[in-house]
Amino acid sequence: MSETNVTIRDVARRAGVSVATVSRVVSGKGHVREATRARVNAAVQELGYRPSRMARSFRAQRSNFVGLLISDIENPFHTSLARAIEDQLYARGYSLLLCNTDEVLERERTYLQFLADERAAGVICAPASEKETSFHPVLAAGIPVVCVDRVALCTPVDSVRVNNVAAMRALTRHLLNRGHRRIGFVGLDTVITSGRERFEAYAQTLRSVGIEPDMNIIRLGKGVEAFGFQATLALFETPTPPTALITANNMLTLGALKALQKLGARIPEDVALAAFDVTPWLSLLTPRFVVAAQPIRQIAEIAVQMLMERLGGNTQPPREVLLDATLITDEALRAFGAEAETVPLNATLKIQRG
Amino acid sequence: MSETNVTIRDVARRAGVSVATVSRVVSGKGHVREATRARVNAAVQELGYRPSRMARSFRAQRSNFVGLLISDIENPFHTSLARAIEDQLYARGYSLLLCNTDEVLERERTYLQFLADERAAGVICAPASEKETSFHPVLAAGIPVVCVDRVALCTPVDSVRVNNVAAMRALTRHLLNRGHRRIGFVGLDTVITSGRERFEAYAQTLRSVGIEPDMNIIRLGKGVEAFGFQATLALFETPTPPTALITANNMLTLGALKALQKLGARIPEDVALAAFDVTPWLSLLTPRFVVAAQPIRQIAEIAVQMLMERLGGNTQPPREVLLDATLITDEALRAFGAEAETVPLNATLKIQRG
DNA sequence: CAATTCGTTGATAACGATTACACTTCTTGG
DNA sequence: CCAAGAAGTGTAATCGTTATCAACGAATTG
Repeated sequence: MSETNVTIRDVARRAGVSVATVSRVVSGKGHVREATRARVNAAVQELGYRPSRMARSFRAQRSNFVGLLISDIENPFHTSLARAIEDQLYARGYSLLLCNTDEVLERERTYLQFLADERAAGVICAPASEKETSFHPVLAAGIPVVCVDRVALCTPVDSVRVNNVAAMRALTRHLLNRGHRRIGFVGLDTVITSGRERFEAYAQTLRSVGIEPDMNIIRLGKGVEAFGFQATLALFETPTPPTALITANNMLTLGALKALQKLGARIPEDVALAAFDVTPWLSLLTPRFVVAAQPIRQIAEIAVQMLMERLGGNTQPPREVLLDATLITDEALRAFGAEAETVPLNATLKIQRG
Repeated sequence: MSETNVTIRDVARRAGVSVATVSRVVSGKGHVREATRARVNAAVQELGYRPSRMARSFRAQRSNFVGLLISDIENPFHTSLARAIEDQLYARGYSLLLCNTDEVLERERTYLQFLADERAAGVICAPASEKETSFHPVLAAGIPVVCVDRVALCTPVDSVRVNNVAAMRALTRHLLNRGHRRIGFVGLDTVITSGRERFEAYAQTLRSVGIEPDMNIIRLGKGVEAFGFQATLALFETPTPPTALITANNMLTLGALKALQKLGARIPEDVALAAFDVTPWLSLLTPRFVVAAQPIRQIAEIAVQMLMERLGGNTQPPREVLLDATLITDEALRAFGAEAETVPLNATLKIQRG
């Protein structure tokens, strides 16, 4: 029965054929006479033979793992992304190696080098820095890379992300339309693509209606709950606090909400809020605010699709895919499931890039 | 510089030594003259040589991956667990292969077989069924297994989990102490360890005060939001609905909260709630209720520790470790961060098992 | 009918590292 | 000063699989 250490040689001996023939039968390549095939299959059954994937990978100089580099799986956006990617990979016979970088370049570099040494099949990465992240080690090893959520400027590769500019413009306009002139911003560091794009869209939208962004009510930092909390508290300690607030990702939103709760500020009566990202618990909250929802499963699908095309030998120049976010108003959010009455933004862009 | 495909042979040629010597220098084993070592290191630098981890794994017949089998990474408990385990493994030079089973035995089996074929270094698993999950394929391949959160009865291995019985007894007693006699229960299927233990503790605690559990206000099923939602709605459609409710994990709690919101039931005024698991957003909610918090990082630490001991050659009989949950009252939860004023339960148990 | 192609199979060489073994050369204690 | 052990190094086997090549008989074709 299925004991350990049964190799192709054992099967060959049992079936009275050469290892080459067993390989042909098992891998289904090449011609083998029906009678021989049956003998080999019988031997495989009897011995409980299973080919060593490690030996196969070694022989092929390519493993079946795809490395996923994200800052932190505990960020719900990354959680959903990881889940969706894992599903996609599983369906294609690959498996997922989870790498949390915590936005630490050193750890990111270590993991990239590791994946190169390990001859990963591919890498899906949300780079910790647009400028400092280099995929050189993996690319030099011939491993394809796809960026998600962010891009790396030094080594251009395929990338998929949400149209941050359109989404943030919509969030900002939403607050402007409600009459707010003093809108605070708690965002991500601009070395991160999503941080830069979201902040710039916010600033540009304000300027487009004649408002100069005020650095007193803008805080950029790590996309974690603690920063969102502290930054929000700080914003409201200024002489002229904002009447509205924008948070640039779900962890920042979480921190901001806790800060506002601590300050006793009601949303939207005292402070209006517009936030990036959706979480399953949003509809349970008393505060009401607009959110921009990212098409996470679609990002995952396209990322994996692109990776597979590269593995299939595609050598076209890298593509950059932008997907639309969906604006969910506070009324829609109230509806159970938070998936009703969504408002699409503008059309999907696909930009060719040198 | 660091080109691809630089093998140990290239380094050997460059340094004018044999591959064995290069191996000795690079892996740091065996004696090499200082001058030779320097020459080899120079060649390594010049060529940008990095040993192929794949070849190493193949040679050693053991990879550096640890498979983590959980039902769904989107369950926040699993998310935190995965994160904590990844940290532990990273510190020890291993990496994490993420496997979502969705509680589907077929998918679990597929992954276990895959990990066996891949010669994983180890497996950490929350089995989808106490009775039907078999680690035979991995164990036969000599791969150590540690169970977390749940146990597998057919193939006993090391396991770590929270003391479900003590925690659920405390939750139930809490509601009883507040005068509730009719306490509903939305829990997990009893083929899952945590489902069975939590339900039994609930039932036993009720009986201990002379209350016979009423199946009309008990629902057991998949630990997902949708089930929590539907089950809760169903409970309150009965002729004599409960005055209090217990939910057995965080996804069920999420669903239950949405259901109660839909029903317009205030917590705790209309319905009291006691729940298993903590989530970061709990303190933002208007509803107030008690929760049992699991020591997730500790579970991860012990699980990885046990795995490492097995990898180190430990052949003692499997150990079963139970850790204490922490009861967090609604008042404590109000405090920011939800980590103040915790109430420890009873002492840690360690049970030897045949 | 000769020439070619195809189907079938086995022997063998990789893939890139580690390591047991053998063979020098040093040390060093007696 | 010699024997014995240690240090330093190379050769070759090995891990399990797949791919290349050659060999041979059967079938096809001009």
